[in-house]
Amino acid sequence: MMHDAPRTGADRALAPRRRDPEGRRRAILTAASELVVEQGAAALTHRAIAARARVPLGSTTQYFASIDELREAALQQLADEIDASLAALEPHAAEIARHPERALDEILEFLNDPRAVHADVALMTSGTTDPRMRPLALRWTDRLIDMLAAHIGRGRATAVAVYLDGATMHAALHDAPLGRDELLRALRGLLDMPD
Amino acid sequence: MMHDAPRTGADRALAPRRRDPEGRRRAILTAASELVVEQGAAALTHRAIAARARVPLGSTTQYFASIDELREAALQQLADEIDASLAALEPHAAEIARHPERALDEILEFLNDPRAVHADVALMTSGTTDPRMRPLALRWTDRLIDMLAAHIGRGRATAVAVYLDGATMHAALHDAPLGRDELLRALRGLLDMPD
Amino acid sequence: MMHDAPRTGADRALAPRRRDPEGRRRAILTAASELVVEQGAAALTHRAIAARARVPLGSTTQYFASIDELREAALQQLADEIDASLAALEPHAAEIARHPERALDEILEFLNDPRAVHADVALMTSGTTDPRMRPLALRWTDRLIDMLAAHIGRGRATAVAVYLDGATMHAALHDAPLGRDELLRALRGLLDMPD
Amino acid sequence: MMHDAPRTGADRALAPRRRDPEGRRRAILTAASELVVEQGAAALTHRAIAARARVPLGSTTQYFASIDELREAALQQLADEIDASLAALEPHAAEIARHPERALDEILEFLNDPRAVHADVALMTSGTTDPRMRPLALRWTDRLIDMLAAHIGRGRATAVAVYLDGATMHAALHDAPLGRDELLRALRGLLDMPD
DNA sequence: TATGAATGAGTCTTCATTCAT
DNA sequence: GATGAATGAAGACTCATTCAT
Repeated sequence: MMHDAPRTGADRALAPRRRDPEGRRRAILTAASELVVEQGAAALTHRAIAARARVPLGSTTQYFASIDELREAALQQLADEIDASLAALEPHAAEIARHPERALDEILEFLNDPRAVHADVALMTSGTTDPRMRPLALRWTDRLIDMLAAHIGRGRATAVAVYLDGATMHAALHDAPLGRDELLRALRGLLDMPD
Repeated sequence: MMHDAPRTGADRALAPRRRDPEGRRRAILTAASELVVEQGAAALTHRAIAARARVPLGSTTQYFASIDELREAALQQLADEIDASLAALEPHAAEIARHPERALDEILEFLNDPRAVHADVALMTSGTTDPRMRPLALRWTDRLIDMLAAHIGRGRATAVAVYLDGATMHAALHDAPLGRDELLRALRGLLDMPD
Repeated sequence: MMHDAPRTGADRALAPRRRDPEGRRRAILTAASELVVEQGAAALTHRAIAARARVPLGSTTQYFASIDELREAALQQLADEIDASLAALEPHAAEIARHPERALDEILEFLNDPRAVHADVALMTSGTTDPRMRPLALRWTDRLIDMLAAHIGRGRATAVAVYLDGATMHAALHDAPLGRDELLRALRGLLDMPD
Repeated sequence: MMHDAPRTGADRALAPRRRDPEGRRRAILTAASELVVEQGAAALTHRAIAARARVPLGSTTQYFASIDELREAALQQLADEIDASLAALEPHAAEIARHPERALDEILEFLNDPRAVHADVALMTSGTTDPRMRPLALRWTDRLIDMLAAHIGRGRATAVAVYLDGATMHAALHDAPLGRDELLRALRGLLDMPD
């Protein structure tokens, strides 16, 4: 008589583990975030998420009370990821006026990362449509301004942040982002303006 | 026996008269554009459009083969409207280097017009999600660059356009757009950069 | 090459006519009313109604905006049917004090009609659960009281109505309703009470 | 190292302590009964019961094989509670013919207790819909009839019971039950009828 | 041609029930 | 036993699209 072989770790990797709430939740959230990046927050559906996460449909509502909550959590997670990019920029904030090239490397890394760029775009566009998402949409810009304002003044900091939002949209709409030199000259121009 | 009085132009504005294919098509398109501006391109439905246009449901599929085509046409129309804003800017393009204040009035008018701002955001958003919409999304930026490049060089023109895209997103995410002085200083900074 | 034979009236009787909004609506409402009678208002589902009415699922929401609206319409229709029973009683209201037997025939007809009895029960129980249904649930009792009050006084009329509600519940819970004599003696007892 | 203090009876009232199968079963049943009273038997769900009883979801299926069994048990319990009301009436049954006022106090107490009234309605409703519930729905009426029949005859007893069912429905559908005098006159009328 | 009824696919959500732990 | 995660079958509702009229 046959009996089921004991499950090994390898089995579980394929068909998501029978009991792993944390992992399930993470899988769902990850799938949702990916879909937001790829198709925008408005296109999220339970079915698409479940399929992407290789999880039964019912699981998506088990872990998130509604599609809105799920969308919000996905955007939240993307915002957290962007925060990491911002953290990488922080050490160079102090000397951005004299040595913008160093901050530039971090900025380019961001603009060259399609996932980061589309995540940011998804956050911004969600904010324009859904007022509840505004704080999330503004978080990165506001934090960047705060970070820079101490060193270059609030006016210049805002100008730089606005320009970078434009550069992000540009990257999302082109195959390649703006070039290093182009960015550098623009940044210098904004840093030279009276505050 | 009563008979219908001949409809006048004024009537038409309310409920497009029968047997006026052009007018009806325009009414549908106008309604669709408004909905895109108000709720984003993803939220378009035949029913909402028909209700807004005060037109029978069947008309929407009569004049446009699919909801995608309708969405595309609505975005097209919004792009055309934005082109008009751009046309207003054109006379001041030549002297933007020396007298950016004059162009500024047109820019502020655009940024203070929520409809224009949200139309632009809808175009950009669509472009980041749907490749077919990219040319439409890029049209305004590209035209602006072309317009300015002749006078201030392509590098500076691009920087200004990128900054203005950022300013548009900013306006869409805040209750009030950037202030006149703020914009002016930033523009001057970008115009002063080496091309 | 084959072509579809033109539909005849007979065809349409089987598979509900292609285009007959009135009939469709009526078929859905009838099916819903039957289900309410058979299973109670709480058990209504779109699927059950569509299956009973031999109509595609989507039709049920085309004609009624929500399941609540559909339930309400079904109860409304049942209430209207009960009103007809009441109308049959009306001619005998004036002489109920001296000749209760005549009214009794109408009452027994009602109590012996399972559909009418269960419809009334469904109305009453809906009223106890859903406040919006209360007016509907009370309509028949209130009308009966008004009808009788003019002739036998409001106190006696209320007592008779209350007793008949009890008799209706009794009929719904037994295979056979109360007997003619039983009813007659009880009615006489209540008619003899001081008002 | 801390250890849990032994639970006292007071604790139990809040969250039934572990390893108290009887108490837990009772808590679940009580919660279910309350929900039946408040929302009707059709609205019962495992989740709602578990939340109300402050008990893990799994417990509800542990102690009751299915939601139907749970619903049945809840109705059973409500029927038992009503029996208690009936027991209070019993001492006055013998003299109801000469002194109906004394029985009246008990009846009014019942009619003024929304929980009792709605419990009774829930029982009756279930009985009209689900044949298995009929015996439960009829228990109280039958017992009342038995109780009174010995003293006033079966015909009068039935008439009184039917009237009181009607009075119960009346109470469930109005903010205030029938008045004392109204009830008294009606009872006297029915007691005076020939058996 | 114009219209809105018709239809089914697909969306969100709830839940009974099972079962791994 | 006890628990809550897992799952899929419904449930309500929306809508693009087709098509009879």
